[in-house]
Amino acid sequence: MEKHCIVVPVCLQLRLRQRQRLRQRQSQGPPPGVRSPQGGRGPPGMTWGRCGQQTESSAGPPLAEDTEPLLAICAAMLAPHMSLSSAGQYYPIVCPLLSTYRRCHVMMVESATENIRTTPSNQNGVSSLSSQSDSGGSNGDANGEISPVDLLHLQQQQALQAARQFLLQQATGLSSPGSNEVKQSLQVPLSMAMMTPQMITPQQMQQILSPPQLQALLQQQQALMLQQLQEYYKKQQEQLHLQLLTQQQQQQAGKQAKEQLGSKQLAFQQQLIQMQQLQQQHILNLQRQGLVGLQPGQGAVPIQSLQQAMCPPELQQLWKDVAGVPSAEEPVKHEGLDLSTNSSNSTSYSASKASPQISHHPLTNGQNPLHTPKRDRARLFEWISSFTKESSDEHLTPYSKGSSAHPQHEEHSGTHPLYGHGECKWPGCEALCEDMGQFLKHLNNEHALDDRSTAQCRVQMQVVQQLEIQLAKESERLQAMMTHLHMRPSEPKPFNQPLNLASSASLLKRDSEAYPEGLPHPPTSAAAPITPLRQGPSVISSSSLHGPVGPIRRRNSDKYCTPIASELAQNCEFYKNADVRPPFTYASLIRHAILEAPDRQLTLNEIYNWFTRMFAYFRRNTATWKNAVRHNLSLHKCFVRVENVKGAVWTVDEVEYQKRRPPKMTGCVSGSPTLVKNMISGLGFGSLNASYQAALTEGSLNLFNSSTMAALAESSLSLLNSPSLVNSTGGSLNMLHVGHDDVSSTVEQVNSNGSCSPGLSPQQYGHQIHVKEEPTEMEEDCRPVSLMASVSHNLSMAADMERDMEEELPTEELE
DNA sequence: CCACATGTAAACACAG
DNA sequence: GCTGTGTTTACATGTG
Repeated sequence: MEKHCIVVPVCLQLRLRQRQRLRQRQSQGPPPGVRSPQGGRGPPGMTWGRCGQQTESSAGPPLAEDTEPLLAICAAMLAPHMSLSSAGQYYPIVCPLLSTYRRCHVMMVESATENIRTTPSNQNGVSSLSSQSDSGGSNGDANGEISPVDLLHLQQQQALQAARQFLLQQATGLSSPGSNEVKQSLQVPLSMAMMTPQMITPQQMQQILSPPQLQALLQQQQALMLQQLQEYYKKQQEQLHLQLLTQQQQQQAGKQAKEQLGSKQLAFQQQLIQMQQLQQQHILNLQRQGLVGLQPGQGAVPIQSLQQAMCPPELQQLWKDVAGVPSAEEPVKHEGLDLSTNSSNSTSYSASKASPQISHHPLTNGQNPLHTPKRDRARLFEWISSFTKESSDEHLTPYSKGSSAHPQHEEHSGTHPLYGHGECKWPGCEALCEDMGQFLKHLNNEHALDDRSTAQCRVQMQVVQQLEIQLAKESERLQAMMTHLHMRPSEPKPFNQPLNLASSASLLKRDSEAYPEGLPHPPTSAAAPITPLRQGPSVISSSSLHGPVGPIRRRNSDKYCTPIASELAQNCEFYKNADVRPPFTYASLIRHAILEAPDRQLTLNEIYNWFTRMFAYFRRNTATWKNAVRHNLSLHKCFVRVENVKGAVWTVDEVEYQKRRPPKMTGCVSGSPTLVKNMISGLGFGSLNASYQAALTEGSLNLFNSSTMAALAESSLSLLNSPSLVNSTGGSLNMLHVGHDDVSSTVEQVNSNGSCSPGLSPQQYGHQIHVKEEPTEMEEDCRPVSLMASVSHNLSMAADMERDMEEELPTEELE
């Protein structure tokens, strides 16, 4: 735990504290008073004992195998806010899963380090990469091309060389003035730096270099390798451009049909697109390997770096080429490109005329645009329109559904997905339009339904499709990670395995269906930073990670995690399928179940069913938790038993439920600014956003109509739209939509329940209620109007947002 | 140390 | 007698 604990998330500190206590207890032997009536049930918190086992286990997560350890370490240090994703990029994780992902990182690094310690054959740390090349499959192409993977291999060696140079520079004082500690730590490695290239291993480098050194080294590596990689791709692009232009000249000379020219252009454009995608993929692979964490000059802006990777300027140029009528000047311009450089470099980069082969390219859909004749134009239009229709119906991710919904609002809202910042956002256009009317005019004139627009649309579809494929891969990998982390195979859970297996696929599907916020969106969608939010619990509790070994106290989680409604809404599928104990008290769960019911009343059996339906965890040990449910129902005055015709049902007395909380509770959160601050910084913006959504949802906002809530949500979320919190405008915009959708949907649900203030619900059954104890006295301070005030007040400060994370109405603060 | 919340177990009563 | 429901008590644990 302590050996490579790079990041210790703040939100884990409480749990670490628990673990320490537990270990103390364990070292002192079991407490005398603990009963273990049903075998296997240990004292609460026993799960923490397994945490250590897991992190110290030698097996290690599979990710370690394909991650070069040193670089993983460096990447984790350089970008602790980034999380590894499957296809090779680092997603900026700004979400409640941050802690888990960081833990993943730590575990990864730990086990990776273990690997390298136990496998001396991994000497230069490069071998894993070449064996890890995936879809590209370009490992030594038969046609003699040097694949990008090979290039990476080369570049990694160069990186190691650079590392040695770096060491030498540092040691000989040639480098820029470093910190004292850097020089100090270099006293030892001087001899190491003199080693031959094959003798210095990443492990040694890790031991040699201090974190600042590693960071500097990594930056050098990144700059160098990225430069080389971009150079390589640029050359390929140039060659393609040349090819394209030569073709154009020939065609012009031969006075061929313009349509044919367009189609051939399109073919080349698609080749370029493929190359762009390949480039992007490899850059992202580099990022994943930790070789290229961030692009130069964008070190502090990972989201932008990601966006740039996904939409490089060359792509814009590409679009312009497609969009623009080929001019006579262009060949001249491109002829200026250094052909000799190409040919001379072709010895090292013998890749050449053909674009990199993408064996799995799924996008042409059987239609080679090279051979799309003019007479098929109508068919093409038909195909595109059918595709678009299909996409909007079922194929699109929820996010793109949200985007597709925009045109519906565009008339009155004055926004258009293709219009922003006074520019036409049509790919490659960037025409300046002063207002929406001008833009619409421009759109109709310049981007009407013709060959060009069709081709552009088609290319864009390919881009989207590619990203969706990538999304699927990412989701799959994430699910595998989640499965690995949550469902330890050490515990046989008969009902669990098939569910989890199914969930992998079903989640992928449901991701796009059920969750408006969406799951790992492609990086083009700037919603990516918050994406893993919906995949797992907002905060993965200890029991989540280490299996339901025993009971844990959830009071802490109940207080500080996101509200139950939000949490459940977000992670419904997760809890349904994973044998993970929900981080809520029985009381809150029961209340939620009851409030979720159409009549806001449930029989005991229905409550049982809700538990088993919603939580895989409650499909076992039924006697225990059912007893607990009954115990809670009887114990808490907030649960009111109502005699019904068919029997008895249980309802919730919200007033009592609020009273159940001691006044210190709100004082806890609002009176503990450091905790709030830590939570904000520790969980990240995504969590804050989610939490705030949840607060909006579950808290007092359900007193308002949907439009009010939408406005509140928007205004409040726009409050979060600050550069310090979100680096990308698109990200914040997307978040805005996310919040909007979330709140709206919840409002809809609340409204559909036909209920108003939850505090009034018990009175509906006033004549039937069998009050268990003394009648509940109405509290003067619990009024909706005050709630309105409190909400608007809460919108003013981020700390107050955190106070809203308290899942219930903060009655105490209305003084 | 204390009060409180929570989880768990168990005993008991009652009804079907 | 069994089962489900509901109540109550006891104890352990965590937290403030």
